[in-house]
Amino acid sequence: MARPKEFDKELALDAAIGVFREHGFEGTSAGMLTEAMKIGRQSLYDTFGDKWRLYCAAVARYVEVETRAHLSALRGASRAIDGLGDMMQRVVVEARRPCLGIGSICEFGRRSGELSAIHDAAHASLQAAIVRRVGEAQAAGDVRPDLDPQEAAGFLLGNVAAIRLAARGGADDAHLAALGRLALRALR
Amino acid sequence: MARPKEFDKELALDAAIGVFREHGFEGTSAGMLTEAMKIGRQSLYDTFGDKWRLYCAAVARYVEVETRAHLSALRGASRAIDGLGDMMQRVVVEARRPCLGIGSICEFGRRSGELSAIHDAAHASLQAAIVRRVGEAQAAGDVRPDLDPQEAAGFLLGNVAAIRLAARGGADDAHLAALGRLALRALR
DNA sequence: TCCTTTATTGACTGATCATTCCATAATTCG
DNA sequence: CGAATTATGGAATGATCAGTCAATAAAGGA
Repeated sequence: MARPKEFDKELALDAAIGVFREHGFEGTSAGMLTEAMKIGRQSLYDTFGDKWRLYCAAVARYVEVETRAHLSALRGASRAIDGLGDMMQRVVVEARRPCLGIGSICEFGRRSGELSAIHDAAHASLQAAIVRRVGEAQAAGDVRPDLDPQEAAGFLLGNVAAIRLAARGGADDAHLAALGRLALRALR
Repeated sequence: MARPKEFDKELALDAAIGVFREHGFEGTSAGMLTEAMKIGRQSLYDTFGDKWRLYCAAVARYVEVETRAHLSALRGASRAIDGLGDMMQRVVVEARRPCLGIGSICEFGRRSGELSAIHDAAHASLQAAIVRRVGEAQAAGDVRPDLDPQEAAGFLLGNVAAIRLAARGGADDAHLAALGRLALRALR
């Protein structure tokens, strides 16, 4: 009555991410997780420790993948301003699925050092990459020179969160697109 | 061993709001509520029904008060652009306390019709008021005339959320102030 | 003074929760 | 074939939870 074929740990983690994105930590039960991950309850505890450790692993992996995607969009275009635009555009297109980063920050604020460390590290590297790109765009004359790159980068990241939150609240695609467009236009 | 002096229902509700802001719905227990509200357990159920009804009442009241504060700042100044600035400035100053509106949207998305109705109504009235003010500011030459007032208003509201989320994530005051300043400057 | 109103707490119910122990079954490797 | 590995699910534990009932106590009004 059992299937002792090794399961894919990363695939299972991705499934857990899907549940946590939708229901948060407190709103997720062990049963919801094992069902989505398609593994037995004991395997979950053997492999990931407990619910909190699994949650932290899920947030860490989610944030890592998400950061990589941001960086990839950011660096994909040759012109810096296009990289910034592509990053915002990607967020708009994928905004329908809830963001685990935002969910985690909303649910726990700064209460957990472990979570905060994950967020802070990702935020720092992303912020630095955006700052660099803003500087390049300024040099190319595509972004107002009187803008502080640090502030501009923080502003863009803030608007990434704004787009995702609006989507979670039910905003339609046109509204999300407008948010992305205006955020980028604010740098001109 | 009891104190049968009628308790203030509104005061108790405000205390409940304080707990829900910090811990969300799932993260809040009946015990946390009665302790904060300083009423007995049975009084809570007699007066507010159950935890979900209390939560909805808390969100409704929070959103109502918050919307009134926005409108008041918006209308306080004679020049429209100053009203918009005051609104953003107030958000920056009060961003340290978590927002129950954002928390509720993050936690439940569009899953509850009851909650969604509360948010939608408040959002509509606030959006309309900002649209009006943006139009006035355009007429006064303080906001770029090529901006769609609907989109500009949505943009400002999005940045309100961005400021509050950044604060929840641990951003310092200077960062929050920069977010408010840049959002407003984007309309120029 | 007595009665009604209001609030409180203890005891309890039933559900759900995270987590562990253990026996079992399927697969792989020697 | 036989042994080690790996995943599984039933049973159980102890905790916590939301919510109800009933007895009780304090206050106000007649």
